[in-house]
Amino acid sequence: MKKIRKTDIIALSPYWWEIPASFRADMHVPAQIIAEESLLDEILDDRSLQQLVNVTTLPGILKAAFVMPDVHEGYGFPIGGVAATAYPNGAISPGGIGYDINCGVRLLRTPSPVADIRPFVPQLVSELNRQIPSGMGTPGRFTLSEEEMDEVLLTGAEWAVKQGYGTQEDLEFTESHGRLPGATPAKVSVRARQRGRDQLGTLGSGNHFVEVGYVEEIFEAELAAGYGLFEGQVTVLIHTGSRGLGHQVATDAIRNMVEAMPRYGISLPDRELACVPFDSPEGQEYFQAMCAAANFAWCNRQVIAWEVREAWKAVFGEGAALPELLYDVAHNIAKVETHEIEGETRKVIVHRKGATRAFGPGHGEIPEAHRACGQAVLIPGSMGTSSYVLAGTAQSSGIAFGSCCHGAGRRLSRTAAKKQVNAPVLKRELEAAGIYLEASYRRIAEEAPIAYKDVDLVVQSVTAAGIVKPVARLRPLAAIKG
DNA sequence: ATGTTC
Repeated sequence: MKKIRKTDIIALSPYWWEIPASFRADMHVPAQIIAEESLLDEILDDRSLQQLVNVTTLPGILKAAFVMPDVHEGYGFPIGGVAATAYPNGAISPGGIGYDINCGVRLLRTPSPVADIRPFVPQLVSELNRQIPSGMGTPGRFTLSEEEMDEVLLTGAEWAVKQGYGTQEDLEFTESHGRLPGATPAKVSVRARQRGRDQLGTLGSGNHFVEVGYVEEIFEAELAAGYGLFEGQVTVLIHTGSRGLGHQVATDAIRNMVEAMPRYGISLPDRELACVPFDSPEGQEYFQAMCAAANFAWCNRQVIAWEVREAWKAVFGEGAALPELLYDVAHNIAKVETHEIEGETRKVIVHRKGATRAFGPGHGEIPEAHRACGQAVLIPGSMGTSSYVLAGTAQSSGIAFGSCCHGAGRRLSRTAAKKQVNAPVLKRELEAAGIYLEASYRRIAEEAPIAYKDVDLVVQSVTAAGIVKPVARLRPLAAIKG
């Protein structure tokens, strides 16, 4: 496969780059990169742009294949990638969504200033750890019956609210109200359902976490006020997805599509890009199962938000003011959306893998209370570094189908990070800086700040590209990890 | 990411 060099890339702006469709004969559209130049140089070192060029060969791909500044290698598609295909018969590819279907981020805001909470941080961490099951194979607080699982897969976060694990307001401030209408529970395999039956309300492992932090700096006062944020305010960030259930849905679909692809005459440069036409039986089977797995993930984050509130009550008393939901946004998902392409309004299938939605002001899918601001975009930093709240702009739809980056983005493999990091020392350093961690030394090494790109530079890139406006920066106080 | 090689 042809290696990509800097000289193959055209600068469209200081933060926007293109590999033209003429680069390789099988490209249907150009490949574009949103990144500040030093990040682009880092990106050139791994296979992520090779993978991006491969994505441009998908049947029915429109406009361009995109990556965000936090891009790194993934399964088939790069993580940090966005691709839209023509509705209804363009490709749907599980590799463009990822194994952790509807991995995403939920931000809660408290009414409390940091000075009121700081003395209670150690107690809060241990209570969060008690309430929120984490790690591989750790079961949650309930085992779903077949009927309950059907309802969770069909109704998502609504199920949790109906059971008392949240409020109507929580649904209002969740992307798609925590329920994708395309879900068909019967399309989720027996094995996937078995893996998920005791996983609701669990965090998982890897880079998944619950973090307590506070608003360190406000960038746009009006937008911050629109989201109910103020300087010094304590926040809680939840990052997790659909656990073993979503992983099994992806595994089932990839196996099925590898087998079905030749029947549709599709051949691609990488078998990890396995895809079928969206409107084919195999495409619909996957899409309906993916929507159901996405609903499971929204229900999971809803139950975890309830667990956070339980921890809050245990520490601050039954009558304490509880964290409220600011927003919940997916960053591993495919959705049917309407976008303007070359002056034409078209329905498209948008794949976002390690990329969040970032719709601009006035869009009907943004909660009414936020509509004038644009959609809240949540960017978790790496462990011990800042996270950001951003707002989608009016231009975002015209760039990468209304999408933005999803985090700092890994720059070292887990193995490389473990070799370079002394976890006990790092833990002490973070504690000295006022950041408490409840995680194994192994996890601390794998998720060390050095293993990630500079989140400030990543956020600067998407801001300068005009996709988002900066709203606030959050500083961590404590995190629990699986 | 993941019953971390069904």
